[in-house]
Amino acid sequence: MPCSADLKSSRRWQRRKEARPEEILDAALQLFTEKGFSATRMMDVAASAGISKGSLYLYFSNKEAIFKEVVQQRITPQLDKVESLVNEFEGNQADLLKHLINAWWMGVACSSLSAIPKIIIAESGNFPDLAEYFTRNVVTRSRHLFSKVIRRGIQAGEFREYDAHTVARLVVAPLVQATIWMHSLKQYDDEEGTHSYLQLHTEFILNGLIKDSYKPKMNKINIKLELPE
Amino acid sequence: MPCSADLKSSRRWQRRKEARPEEILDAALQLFTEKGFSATRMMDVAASAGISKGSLYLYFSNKEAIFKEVVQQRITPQLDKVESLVNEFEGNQADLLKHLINAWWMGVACSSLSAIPKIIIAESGNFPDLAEYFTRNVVTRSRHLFSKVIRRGIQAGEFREYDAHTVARLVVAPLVQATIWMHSLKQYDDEEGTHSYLQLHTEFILNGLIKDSYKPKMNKINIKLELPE
DNA sequence: AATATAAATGACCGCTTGGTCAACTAAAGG
DNA sequence: CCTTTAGTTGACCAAGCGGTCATTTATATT
Repeated sequence: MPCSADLKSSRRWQRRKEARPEEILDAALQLFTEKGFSATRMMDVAASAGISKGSLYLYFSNKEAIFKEVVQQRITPQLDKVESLVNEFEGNQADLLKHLINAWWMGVACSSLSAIPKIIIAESGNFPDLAEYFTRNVVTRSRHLFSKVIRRGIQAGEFREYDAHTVARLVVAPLVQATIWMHSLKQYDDEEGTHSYLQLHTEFILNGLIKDSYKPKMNKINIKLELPE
Repeated sequence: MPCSADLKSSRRWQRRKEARPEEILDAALQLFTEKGFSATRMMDVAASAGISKGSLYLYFSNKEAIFKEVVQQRITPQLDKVESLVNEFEGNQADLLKHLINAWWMGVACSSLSAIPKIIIAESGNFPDLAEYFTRNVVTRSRHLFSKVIRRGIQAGEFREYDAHTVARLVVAPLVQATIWMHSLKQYDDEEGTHSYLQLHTEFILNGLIKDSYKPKMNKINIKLELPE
Protein backbone atom coordinates (compact mmCIF):
# COMPACT_ATOMS: atom_id res chain seq x y z
CA MET A 1 0.00 0.00 0.00
CA PRO A 2 1.74 3.10 -1.21
CA CYS A 3 1.48 6.10 1.02
CA SER A 4 1.17 9.54 -0.49
CA ALA A 5 3.60 9.49 -3.37
CA ASP A 6 1.12 8.59 -6.04
CA LEU A 7 -2.06 10.48 -5.36
CA LYS A 8 -1.99 11.00 -9.06
CA SER A 9 -0.73 7.57 -9.80
CA SER A 10 -1.02 7.70 -13.55
CA ARG A 11 1.88 10.10 -14.14
CA ARG A 12 5.36 8.95 -13.31
CA TRP A 13 6.22 12.45 -12.14
CA GLN A 14 5.04 16.02 -12.28
CA ARG A 15 6.62 19.39 -12.92
CA ARG A 16 6.62 21.26 -9.64
CA LYS A 17 9.39 23.79 -9.92
CA GLU A 18 8.11 26.07 -7.17
CA ALA A 19 7.54 23.48 -4.49
CA ARG A 20 10.82 21.58 -4.88
CA PRO A 21 13.26 23.77 -2.92
CA GLU A 22 11.17 23.77 0.25
CA GLU A 23 10.58 20.04 0.02
CA ILE A 24 14.27 19.43 -0.45
CA LEU A 25 15.16 21.57 2.55
CA ASP A 26 12.60 19.82 4.72
CA ALA A 27 13.85 16.40 3.72
CA ALA A 28 17.46 17.44 4.16
CA LEU A 29 16.98 18.95 7.62
CA GLN A 30 15.24 15.84 8.83
CA LEU A 31 17.90 13.52 7.45
CA PHE A 32 20.76 15.70 8.67
CA THR A 33 19.17 15.56 12.11
CA GLU A 34 18.83 11.80 12.03
CA LYS A 35 22.16 10.87 10.49
CA GLY A 36 24.43 13.91 10.43
CA PHE A 37 25.73 15.74 7.42
CA SER A 38 28.36 13.42 6.00
CA ALA A 39 26.30 10.31 6.59
CA THR A 40 23.30 11.70 4.75
CA ARG A 41 23.44 10.57 1.14
CA MET A 42 22.23 12.82 -1.60
CA MET A 43 20.15 9.91 -2.83
CA ASP A 44 18.39 9.71 0.51
CA VAL A 45 17.57 13.39 0.38
CA ALA A 46 16.24 12.98 -3.12
CA ALA A 47 14.13 9.97 -2.26
CA SER A 48 12.78 11.64 0.84
CA ALA A 49 11.90 14.74 -1.16
CA GLY A 50 10.20 12.56 -3.76
CA ILE A 51 12.53 13.32 -6.63
CA SER A 52 15.61 11.84 -8.23
CA LYS A 53 19.19 12.57 -7.35
CA GLY A 54 19.80 14.54 -10.50
CA SER A 55 17.00 16.94 -9.72
CA LEU A 56 18.68 18.04 -6.51
CA TYR A 57 21.37 19.67 -8.57
CA LEU A 58 18.82 21.67 -10.51
CA TYR A 59 17.96 23.51 -7.31
CA PHE A 60 21.18 23.48 -5.28
CA SER A 61 24.71 23.48 -6.54
CA ASN A 62 25.89 20.88 -4.01
CA LYS A 63 25.42 19.32 -0.60
CA GLU A 64 26.90 22.20 1.35
CA ALA A 65 24.64 24.67 -0.38
CA ILE A 66 21.62 22.77 0.88
CA PHE A 67 22.82 22.93 4.44
CA LYS A 68 23.75 26.57 4.19
CA GLU A 69 20.30 27.36 2.90
CA VAL A 70 18.69 25.51 5.80
CA VAL A 71 20.62 27.67 8.24
CA GLN A 72 19.98 30.86 6.34
CA GLN A 73 16.30 30.23 6.01
CA ARG A 74 15.39 28.79 9.38
CA ILE A 75 17.78 30.29 11.91
CA THR A 76 18.56 33.79 10.77
CA PRO A 77 14.94 35.03 10.86
CA GLN A 78 14.55 33.80 14.42
CA LEU A 79 17.69 35.59 15.50
CA ASP A 80 16.31 38.74 13.92
CA LYS A 81 13.18 38.45 16.01
CA VAL A 82 15.01 37.90 19.28
CA GLU A 83 17.39 40.72 18.45
CA SER A 84 14.64 43.25 18.06
CA LEU A 85 12.95 41.94 21.19
CA VAL A 86 16.12 42.61 23.16
CA ASN A 87 16.39 46.09 21.71
CA GLU A 88 12.83 47.01 22.52
CA PHE A 89 12.58 45.42 25.94
CA GLU A 90 11.87 47.68 28.90
CA GLY A 91 12.21 46.25 32.36
CA ASN A 92 14.82 44.63 34.52
CA GLN A 93 17.57 42.72 32.78
CA ALA A 94 17.35 39.68 35.02
CA ASP A 95 13.89 38.91 33.69
CA LEU A 96 15.07 39.51 30.16
CA LEU A 97 18.02 37.20 30.68
CA LYS A 98 15.74 34.50 32.01
CA HIS A 99 13.54 35.01 29.01
CA LEU A 100 16.48 34.73 26.64
CA ILE A 101 17.61 31.48 28.21
CA ASN A 102 14.15 30.04 27.84
CA ALA A 103 13.80 31.36 24.33
CA TRP A 104 17.07 29.77 23.35
CA TRP A 105 15.97 26.50 24.85
CA MET A 106 12.61 26.50 23.17
CA GLY A 107 13.83 27.85 19.85
CA VAL A 108 16.78 25.51 19.54
CA ALA A 109 16.78 22.56 21.90
CA CYS A 110 13.06 21.92 21.59
CA SER A 111 12.69 22.70 17.91
CA SER A 112 13.47 21.01 14.64
CA LEU A 113 16.81 22.81 14.75
CA SER A 114 18.09 21.01 17.79
CA ALA A 115 20.56 18.92 15.81
CA ILE A 116 22.26 21.82 14.06
CA PRO A 117 24.88 22.61 16.70
CA LYS A 118 26.04 19.02 16.84
CA ILE A 119 26.21 18.78 13.07
CA ILE A 120 28.23 21.96 12.76
CA ILE A 121 30.65 20.83 15.43
CA ALA A 122 31.00 17.39 13.95
CA GLU A 123 31.62 18.60 10.42
CA SER A 124 33.68 21.67 11.22
CA GLY A 125 36.85 19.95 10.13
CA ASN A 126 35.54 18.62 6.84
CA PHE A 127 33.55 21.69 5.87
CA PRO A 128 35.33 24.78 7.11
CA ASP A 129 33.18 27.06 4.98
CA LEU A 130 30.09 25.86 6.75
CA ALA A 131 31.75 26.25 10.12
CA GLU A 132 32.87 29.78 9.46
CA TYR A 133 29.53 30.78 8.04
CA PHE A 134 27.71 29.41 11.06
CA THR A 135 30.11 30.95 13.54
CA ARG A 136 29.83 34.40 12.05
CA ASN A 137 26.09 34.39 11.43
CA VAL A 138 24.77 32.47 14.40
CA VAL A 139 27.23 31.87 17.20
CA THR A 140 28.72 35.33 17.41
CA ARG A 141 25.38 37.03 16.99
CA SER A 142 23.79 34.94 19.72
CA ARG A 143 26.55 35.58 22.17
CA HIS A 144 26.46 39.30 21.51
CA LEU A 145 22.79 39.22 22.29
CA PHE A 146 23.42 37.71 25.68
CA SER A 147 26.37 39.90 26.50
CA LYS A 148 24.40 42.98 25.59
CA VAL A 149 21.75 42.15 28.15
CA ILE A 150 24.38 41.41 30.75
CA ARG A 151 26.25 44.61 30.05
CA ARG A 152 23.07 46.62 30.41
CA GLY A 153 22.35 44.88 33.70
CA ILE A 154 25.77 45.85 34.95
CA GLN A 155 25.40 49.46 33.81
CA ALA A 156 22.01 49.63 35.50
CA GLY A 157 23.61 48.55 38.75
CA GLU A 158 21.48 45.43 38.69
CA PHE A 159 24.33 42.95 38.12
CA ARG A 160 27.79 42.62 39.62
CA GLU A 161 30.67 43.84 37.50
CA TYR A 162 31.93 40.86 35.60
CA ASP A 163 33.20 40.69 32.05
CA ALA A 164 29.98 40.48 30.08
CA HIS A 165 31.41 38.35 27.29
CA THR A 166 32.74 35.76 29.69
CA VAL A 167 29.44 35.55 31.51
CA ALA A 168 27.64 35.22 28.19
CA ARG A 169 29.80 32.25 27.31
CA LEU A 170 29.03 30.69 30.68
CA VAL A 171 25.32 31.20 30.13
CA VAL A 172 25.30 29.64 26.70
CA ALA A 173 27.73 26.78 27.28
CA PRO A 174 25.41 24.50 29.28
CA LEU A 175 22.61 25.13 26.81
CA VAL A 176 24.70 24.23 23.80
CA GLN A 177 26.23 21.32 25.63
CA ALA A 178 22.84 19.87 26.48
CA THR A 179 21.73 20.19 22.88
CA ILE A 180 24.82 18.46 21.58
CA TRP A 181 24.45 15.80 24.21
CA MET A 182 20.89 15.10 23.08
CA HIS A 183 22.15 14.21 19.64
CA SER A 184 25.24 12.26 20.51
CA LEU A 185 25.79 10.32 23.69
CA LYS A 186 22.52 10.73 25.53
CA GLN A 187 21.19 7.43 24.28
CA TYR A 188 24.04 5.57 25.98
CA ASP A 189 23.45 7.23 29.32
CA ASP A 190 20.63 6.67 31.77
CA GLU A 191 20.66 10.15 33.22
CA GLU A 192 17.63 12.34 32.76
CA GLY A 193 15.93 15.44 34.09
CA THR A 194 16.29 18.18 31.53
CA HIS A 195 13.93 20.46 33.34
CA SER A 196 15.78 20.67 36.64
CA TYR A 197 19.01 21.13 34.69
CA LEU A 198 17.77 24.23 32.94
CA GLN A 199 16.17 25.57 36.10
CA LEU A 200 19.25 25.11 38.23
CA HIS A 201 21.47 26.59 35.59
CA THR A 202 19.36 29.73 35.50
CA GLU A 203 19.41 29.93 39.26
CA PHE A 204 23.19 29.63 39.52
CA ILE A 205 23.76 32.23 36.85
CA LEU A 206 21.37 34.76 38.32
CA ASN A 207 22.61 33.97 41.78
CA GLY A 208 26.08 34.85 40.60
CA LEU A 209 25.00 37.94 38.74
CA ILE A 210 22.40 39.75 40.79
CA LYS A 211 23.69 42.06 43.49
CA ASP A 212 20.84 41.68 45.98
CA SER A 213 21.15 37.97 46.59
CA TYR A 214 18.89 36.22 44.14
CA LYS A 215 15.73 34.57 45.47
CA PRO A 216 14.53 32.04 42.93
CA LYS A 217 10.79 32.27 42.60
CA MET A 218 9.10 28.91 42.70
CA ASN A 219 10.01 28.63 39.09
CA LYS A 220 6.83 29.10 37.23
CA ILE A 221 8.17 30.28 33.94
CA ASN A 222 6.78 33.75 33.97
CA ILE A 223 7.33 34.85 30.44
CA LYS A 224 5.36 33.42 27.62
CA LEU A 225 7.17 32.97 24.38
CA GLU A 226 5.95 32.17 20.95
CA LEU A 227 7.52 29.07 19.49
CA PRO A 228 8.75 28.99 15.96
CA GLU A 229 6.00 27.58 13.76
CA MET B 1 67.96 15.89 3.83
CA PRO B 2 66.07 13.09 5.48
CA CYS B 3 65.15 13.67 9.07
CA SER B 4 65.26 10.76 11.47
CA ALA B 5 63.83 7.88 9.51
CA ASP B 6 67.07 6.40 8.32
CA LEU B 7 69.53 6.56 11.16
CA LYS B 8 70.36 3.09 10.04
CA SER B 9 69.98 3.87 6.38
CA SER B 10 71.24 0.59 5.01
CA ARG B 11 68.21 -1.48 6.00
CA ARG B 12 64.91 -0.77 4.27
CA TRP B 13 63.11 -1.62 7.48
CA GLN B 14 63.64 -3.32 10.81
CA ARG B 15 61.74 -5.79 12.92
CA ARG B 16 60.50 -3.89 15.94
CA LYS B 17 57.55 -5.85 17.15
CA GLU B 18 57.58 -4.41 20.66
CA ALA B 19 57.80 -0.75 19.79
CA ARG B 20 55.16 -0.69 17.06
CA PRO B 21 51.92 -0.54 19.07
CA GLU B 22 52.96 2.51 21.07
CA GLU B 23 54.22 4.28 17.99
CA ILE B 24 50.99 3.55 16.19
CA LEU B 25 48.92 4.89 19.07
CA ASP B 26 51.00 8.05 19.26
CA ALA B 27 50.68 8.69 15.56
CA ALA B 28 46.98 7.92 15.61
CA LEU B 29 46.18 10.19 18.54
CA GLN B 30 47.98 13.07 16.93
CA LEU B 31 46.27 12.58 13.59
CA PHE B 32 42.87 12.05 15.17
CA THR B 33 43.39 15.32 17.01
CA GLU B 34 44.36 17.18 13.87
CA LYS B 35 41.83 15.75 11.46
CA GLY B 36 39.19 13.82 13.36
CA PHE B 37 38.53 10.12 13.24
CA SER B 38 36.83 9.61 9.89
CA ALA B 39 39.13 12.01 8.09
CA THR B 40 42.25 10.27 9.31
CA ARG B 41 43.36 7.73 6.73
CA MET B 42 44.90 4.48 7.78
CA MET B 43 47.70 5.22 5.35
CA ASP B 44 48.42 8.48 7.16
CA VAL B 45 48.63 6.69 10.46
CA ALA B 46 50.96 4.13 8.96
CA ALA B 47 53.20 6.74 7.36
CA SER B 48 53.31 8.78 10.54
CA ALA B 49 54.20 5.69 12.54
CA GLY B 50 56.92 4.83 10.06
CA ILE B 51 55.41 1.62 8.75
CA SER B 52 53.21 0.46 5.90
CA LYS B 53 49.46 0.24 5.92
CA GLY B 54 49.45 -3.53 6.01
CA SER B 55 51.49 -3.57 9.19
CA LEU B 56 48.82 -1.68 11.07
CA TYR B 57 46.63 -4.72 10.79
CA LEU B 58 49.26 -6.91 12.37
CA TYR B 59 48.82 -4.97 15.58
CA PHE B 60 45.20 -3.77 15.52
CA SER B 61 42.22 -5.44 13.97
CA ASN B 62 40.82 -2.19 12.53
CA LYS B 63 40.54 1.56 12.84
CA GLU B 64 38.10 1.53 15.72
CA ALA B 65 40.32 -0.78 17.70
CA ILE B 66 43.12 1.76 17.51
CA PHE B 67 40.94 4.52 18.87
CA LYS B 68 39.53 2.30 21.59
CA GLU B 69 43.02 1.42 22.68
CA VAL B 70 44.00 5.08 22.85
CA VAL B 71 41.12 5.74 25.20
CA GLN B 72 41.75 2.65 27.26
CA GLN B 73 45.42 3.31 27.63
CA ARG B 74 45.53 7.06 28.14
CA ILE B 75 42.30 8.02 29.86
CA THR B 76 41.31 5.17 32.11
CA PRO B 77 44.50 5.23 34.23
CA GLN B 78 44.03 8.95 34.87
CA LEU B 79 40.48 8.42 35.98
CA ASP B 80 41.70 5.72 38.33
CA LYS B 81 44.10 8.18 39.93
CA VAL B 82 41.53 10.91 40.41
CA GLU B 83 39.05 8.40 41.73
CA SER B 84 41.33 7.25 44.48
CA LEU B 85 42.24 10.85 45.26
CA VAL B 86 38.56 11.62 45.78
CA ASN B 87 38.15 8.61 48.02
CA GLU B 88 41.13 9.44 50.18
CA PHE B 89 40.63 13.18 50.42
CA GLU B 90 40.07 14.66 53.87
CA GLY B 91 39.01 18.26 54.09
CA ASN B 92 36.18 20.46 52.94
CA GLN B 93 34.40 19.49 49.76
CA ALA B 94 34.48 22.95 48.24
CA ASP B 95 38.24 22.79 47.98
CA LEU B 96 38.06 19.30 46.60
CA LEU B 97 35.53 20.41 44.01
CA LYS B 98 37.73 23.29 42.97
CA HIS B 99 40.60 20.87 42.71
CA LEU B 100 38.54 18.50 40.55
CA ILE B 101 37.58 21.25 38.18
CA ASN B 102 41.19 22.27 37.78
CA ALA B 103 42.33 18.69 37.45
CA TRP B 104 39.78 18.09 34.71
CA TRP B 105 40.93 21.20 32.93
CA MET B 106 44.59 20.35 33.15
CA GLY B 107 44.16 16.66 32.47
CA VAL B 108 41.85 17.06 29.49
CA ALA B 109 41.68 20.56 28.04
CA CYS B 110 45.38 21.23 28.43
CA SER B 111 46.67 17.78 27.55
CA SER B 112 47.15 15.74 24.43
CA LEU B 113 43.67 14.35 25.06
CA SER B 114 41.88 17.61 24.51
CA ALA B 115 40.48 16.57 21.15
CA ILE B 116 38.90 13.34 22.33
CA PRO B 117 35.53 14.75 23.42
CA LYS B 118 35.01 16.47 20.11
CA ILE B 119 35.98 13.36 18.19
CA ILE B 120 33.62 11.15 20.16
CA ILE B 121 30.76 13.59 19.69
CA ALA B 122 31.44 13.99 16.01
CA GLU B 123 31.66 10.27 15.31
CA SER B 124 28.97 9.07 17.67
CA GLY B 125 26.58 8.47 14.82
CA ASN B 126 28.96 6.57 12.61
CA PHE B 127 30.63 4.53 15.33
CA PRO B 128 28.07 3.74 18.00
CA ASP B 129 30.32 1.14 19.61
CA LEU B 130 32.93 3.78 20.25
CA ALA B 131 30.33 6.16 21.62
CA GLU B 132 28.87 3.63 24.00
CA TYR B 133 32.26 2.49 25.17
CA PHE B 134 33.35 6.06 25.87
CA THR B 135 30.11 6.98 27.59
CA ARG B 136 30.24 4.03 29.94
CA ASN B 137 33.92 4.15 30.73
CA VAL B 138 34.65 7.85 30.79
CA VAL B 139 31.61 10.11 30.82
CA THR B 140 29.58 8.28 33.42
CA ARG B 141 32.56 7.64 35.65
CA SER B 142 33.62 11.28 35.54
CA ARG B 143 30.21 12.57 36.37
CA HIS B 144 29.86 10.15 39.25
CA LEU B 145 33.11 11.47 40.60
CA PHE B 146 31.79 15.01 40.65
CA SER B 147 28.39 14.09 42.01
CA LYS B 148 30.00 12.08 44.78
CA VAL B 149 31.89 15.13 46.00
CA ILE B 150 28.79 17.26 45.76
CA ARG B 151 26.69 14.72 47.62
CA ARG B 152 29.25 14.56 50.40
CA GLY B 153 29.27 18.35 50.61
CA ILE B 154 25.52 18.31 51.00
CA GLN B 155 25.59 15.61 53.65
CA ALA B 156 28.27 17.52 55.53
CA GLY B 157 25.99 20.56 55.60
CA GLU B 158 28.54 22.45 53.55
CA PHE B 159 26.44 22.72 50.37
CA ARG B 160 22.82 23.57 49.75
CA GLU B 161 20.49 20.66 49.02
CA TYR B 162 20.37 20.35 45.25
CA ASP B 163 20.22 17.22 43.18
CA ALA B 164 23.88 16.20 43.06
CA HIS B 165 23.68 14.68 39.59
CA THR B 166 22.18 17.79 38.08
CA VAL B 167 24.79 19.99 39.67
CA ALA B 168 27.50 17.66 38.45
CA ARG B 169 26.22 18.07 34.90
CA LEU B 170 26.24 21.83 35.31
CA VAL B 171 29.80 21.73 36.57
CA VAL B 172 31.08 19.61 33.73
CA ALA B 173 29.11 21.13 30.86
CA PRO B 174 31.09 24.36 30.48
CA LEU B 175 34.34 22.44 30.73
CA VAL B 176 33.39 19.98 28.02
CA GLN B 177 31.92 22.74 25.93
CA ALA B 178 35.12 24.76 26.05
CA THR B 179 37.12 21.72 25.04
CA ILE B 180 34.90 20.95 22.11
CA TRP B 181 34.95 24.60 21.13
CA MET B 182 38.73 24.60 21.05
CA HIS B 183 38.69 21.91 18.41
CA SER B 184 35.84 23.12 16.26
CA LEU B 185 34.74 26.70 15.88
CA LYS B 186 37.22 28.60 17.99
CA GLN B 187 39.39 29.42 15.01
CA TYR B 188 36.53 31.32 13.39
CA ASP B 189 35.85 33.42 16.45
CA ASP B 190 37.89 36.25 17.89
CA GLU B 191 36.86 35.72 21.48
CA GLU B 192 39.49 34.78 24.01
CA GLY B 193 40.17 34.64 27.72
CA THR B 194 40.12 31.01 28.78
CA HIS B 195 41.42 31.80 32.21
CA SER B 196 38.69 34.14 33.33
CA TYR B 197 36.14 31.73 31.92
CA LEU B 198 37.29 28.90 34.12
CA GLN B 199 37.65 31.17 37.12
CA LEU B 200 34.22 32.69 36.78
CA HIS B 201 32.63 29.32 36.23
CA THR B 202 34.11 28.02 39.46
CA GLU B 203 32.94 31.10 41.28
CA PHE B 204 29.36 30.84 40.05
CA ILE B 205 29.16 27.16 40.88
CA LEU B 206 30.55 27.52 44.37
CA ASN B 207 28.51 30.65 44.90
CA GLY B 208 25.43 28.61 44.11
CA LEU B 209 26.47 25.65 46.20
CA ILE B 210 28.01 26.92 49.40
CA LYS B 211 25.63 27.83 52.20
CA ASP B 212 27.63 30.61 53.80
CA SER B 213 27.78 32.94 50.85
CA TYR B 214 30.92 32.17 48.93
CA LYS B 215 33.75 34.68 49.04
CA PRO B 216 36.05 34.03 46.12
CA LYS B 217 39.62 34.32 47.28
CA MET B 218 41.71 36.45 44.98
CA ASN B 219 41.94 33.41 42.83
CA LYS B 220 45.44 32.16 43.23
CA ILE B 221 44.92 28.54 42.42
CA ASN B 222 45.67 27.07 45.78
CA ILE B 223 46.02 23.42 44.99
CA LYS B 224 48.96 22.08 43.10
CA LEU B 225 48.25 19.21 40.81
CA GLU B 226 50.49 16.82 38.99
CA LEU B 227 49.93 16.80 35.27
CA PRO B 228 49.76 13.59 33.35
CA GLU B 229 53.15 12.60 32.03
C1' DA C 1 76.54 -20.18 4.73
C1' DA C 2 72.25 -22.22 4.41
C1' DT C 3 67.67 -22.55 6.23
C1' DA C 4 63.67 -21.27 8.74
C1' DT C 5 60.71 -17.95 10.76
C1' DA C 6 57.88 -14.21 11.06
C1' DA C 7 57.86 -9.11 10.55
C1' DA C 8 56.79 -6.02 7.01
C1' DT C 9 55.25 -4.60 2.54
C1' DG C 10 52.21 -2.47 -1.10
C1' DA C 11 49.53 -3.71 -5.06
C1' DC C 12 44.98 -4.83 -5.24
C1' DC C 13 39.89 -5.53 -4.29
C1' DG C 14 35.25 -4.22 -3.26
C1' DC C 15 32.39 -0.82 -2.17
C1' DT C 16 30.57 3.73 -1.46
C1' DT C 17 29.27 8.21 -2.99
C1' DG C 18 29.14 13.16 -4.80
C1' DG C 19 28.31 14.88 -8.95
C1' DT C 20 27.31 14.77 -14.39
C1' DC C 21 24.73 14.47 -18.65
C1' DA C 22 22.34 12.56 -22.62
C1' DA C 23 17.88 10.87 -22.92
C1' DC C 24 13.09 11.11 -21.56
C1' DT C 25 8.58 13.05 -20.92
C1' DA C 26 5.00 16.22 -18.75
C1' DA C 27 3.05 20.32 -19.91
C1' DA C 28 2.33 24.57 -22.66
C1' DG C 29 1.34 26.76 -27.11
C1' DG C 30 -0.46 26.86 -31.55
C1' DC D 1 -2.79 16.75 -32.76
C1' DC D 2 1.80 18.23 -33.40
C1' DT D 3 5.72 20.93 -31.85
C1' DT D 4 8.42 23.09 -28.47
C1' DT D 5 10.05 23.82 -23.98
C1' DA D 6 12.06 22.70 -19.82
C1' DG D 7 11.51 19.86 -15.61
C1' DT D 8 13.02 15.22 -14.47
C1' DT D 9 15.47 11.07 -14.63
C1' DG D 10 18.95 7.38 -13.55
C1' DA D 11 22.84 5.12 -15.57
C1' DC D 12 27.41 6.34 -15.27
C1' DC D 13 31.99 8.23 -13.84
C1' DA D 14 36.00 9.14 -11.09
C1' DA D 15 37.88 9.32 -6.73
C1' DG D 16 38.73 7.77 -2.23
C1' DC D 17 39.37 4.43 1.31
C1' DG D 18 39.27 0.34 4.66
C1' DG D 19 40.98 -3.88 4.66
C1' DT D 20 43.47 -8.30 2.47
C1' DC D 21 47.16 -11.37 1.09
C1' DA D 22 50.80 -13.19 -1.78
C1' DT D 23 55.39 -11.76 -1.72
C1' DT D 24 59.61 -9.85 0.12
C1' DT D 25 63.19 -9.54 3.47
C1' DA D 26 65.36 -8.86 8.15
C1' DT D 27 66.71 -11.74 11.72
C1' DA D 28 67.38 -16.04 14.41
C1' DT D 29 68.91 -20.70 14.24
C1' DT D 30 71.70 -24.46 12.86
